[in-house]
Amino acid sequence: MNQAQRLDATFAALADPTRRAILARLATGEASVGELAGPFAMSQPAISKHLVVLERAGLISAGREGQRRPRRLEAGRLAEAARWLEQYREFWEARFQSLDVLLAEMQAPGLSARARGKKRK
Amino acid sequence: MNQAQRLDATFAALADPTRRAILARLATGEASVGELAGPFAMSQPAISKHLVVLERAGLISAGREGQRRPRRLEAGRLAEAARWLEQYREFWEARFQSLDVLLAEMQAPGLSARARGKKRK
DNA sequence: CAGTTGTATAACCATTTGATTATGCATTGA
DNA sequence: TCAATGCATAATCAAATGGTTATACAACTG
Repeated sequence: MNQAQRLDATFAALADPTRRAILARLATGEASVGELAGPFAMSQPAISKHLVVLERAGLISAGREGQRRPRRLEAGRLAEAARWLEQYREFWEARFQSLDVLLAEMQAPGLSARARGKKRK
Repeated sequence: MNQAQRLDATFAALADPTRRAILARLATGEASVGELAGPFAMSQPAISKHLVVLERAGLISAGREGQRRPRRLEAGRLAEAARWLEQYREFWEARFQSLDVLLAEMQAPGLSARARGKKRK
């Protein structure tokens, strides 16, 4: 699985509130399927299918403890997704409106602040 | 649209390589639909549908410039997604394996390193 | 061994998604 | 004004998604 495919699977897995809630629960520690299903008005098989999605995305893994299959968070793919988003940090940090950039803008009206913003730093 | 719904839409929009490529292109500056469609072996209507997905997720916006509808990146929702992921940063930073935490672990075997890790800092 | 519990899997269904082709509609330019 | 350009929209389709119920199965429990 290449990076694009991993990001596909990661973001798709995160695009569901039930699955995000499962991850939030697992952030507090391991949990069995039954414990994970508890809070939801949803059948156990439905939760199991969500767990399959999360596991295939590499976001969780399953242990074996008697007849339970406790899941735990695997944060590597979350880190990869966060790194991908970081690419765009400069676009939301609004540093393009900082004074020096405005001044540069006035000196070189042909270039957009964004374009020059990327070159800076 | 509440935060859960915004995250649903944002992550779903990001779960497609074509749409991520479109965002990457827009990070270099505005672009028309034709310019965005160029690199892809895909029909123009297909690209327009991807743009609808991105716009409904609030990730891009459309201008009007004669008969062109240039799209530009709107990074606010990316920032929100990044903030959501940051919740999990501690889980991938592996600082739970740092020496001081290991030592604390040996002194208080009943608590998981993770649980104490959350309290630290 | 038999029953119960925890979980997975199968079959099914409705909805959504991602693509296509065909077409419509402004806007530009000759 | 008329053709070309840029883009949107509609109709259609196959595949994926997210849920259900029914069932299978493995592991504890009496």
